[in-house]
Amino acid sequence: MVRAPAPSPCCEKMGMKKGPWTHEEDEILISHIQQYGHANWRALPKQAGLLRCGKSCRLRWFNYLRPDIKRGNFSREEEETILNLHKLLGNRWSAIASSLPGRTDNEIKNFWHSHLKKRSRTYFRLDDYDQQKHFSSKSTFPVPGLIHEPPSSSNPAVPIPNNDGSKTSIEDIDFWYNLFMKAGEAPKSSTA
DNA sequence: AACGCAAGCAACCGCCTCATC
DNA sequence: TGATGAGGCGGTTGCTTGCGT
Repeated sequence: MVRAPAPSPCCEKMGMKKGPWTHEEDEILISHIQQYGHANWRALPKQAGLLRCGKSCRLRWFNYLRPDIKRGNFSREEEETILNLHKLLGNRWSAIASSLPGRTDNEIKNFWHSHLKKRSRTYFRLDDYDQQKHFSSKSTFPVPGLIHEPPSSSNPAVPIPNNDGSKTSIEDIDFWYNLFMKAGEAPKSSTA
């Protein structure tokens, strides 16, 4: 489940525990956060009596223990949302997760790599996907395909065939683009 | 029943950003 | 204005589990 503990500058020198979380540790973390909140992740493990580093506590809480976490299979709608947002935003998992209540960036990232990555290559054009691989969240990414090449009289938007034979049109992608524009999450322009 | 392989997923690592001094 | 520290994020790892042979 969890990789073998390896030396880490952050945890090792502090004698912090690594690896899978036990039920007891979960209980301690949950009750501490419910009682005191998590204003300071670095101080939290010490205050709570956990032999974990703050980062580990934060990750465990956000990805697994939060009460509003939605677990289980992704719905069809969620899949479509992820596909569309990934097409628009690239690997900005946290931004994608913010549009899916109850889902974490880690969960979406895992789901993408195990399920949707393959679908994406047929759902969208293969070359768009390959192009995206060159742009991390930290770099400006070109709004792919239909966006950075807006339709014109000489370059009309061509609907993209999906697996089920339906089409993904420029309107669909515009929808998500506008959604993020309104939410203040406008993607960086590659020419900015 | 035993083995090998691939997929799924929790967790770690390291870098980046931002706030504070 | 640069240094520092903490939080946040994406990439990656490797153990577990399920399935096929």
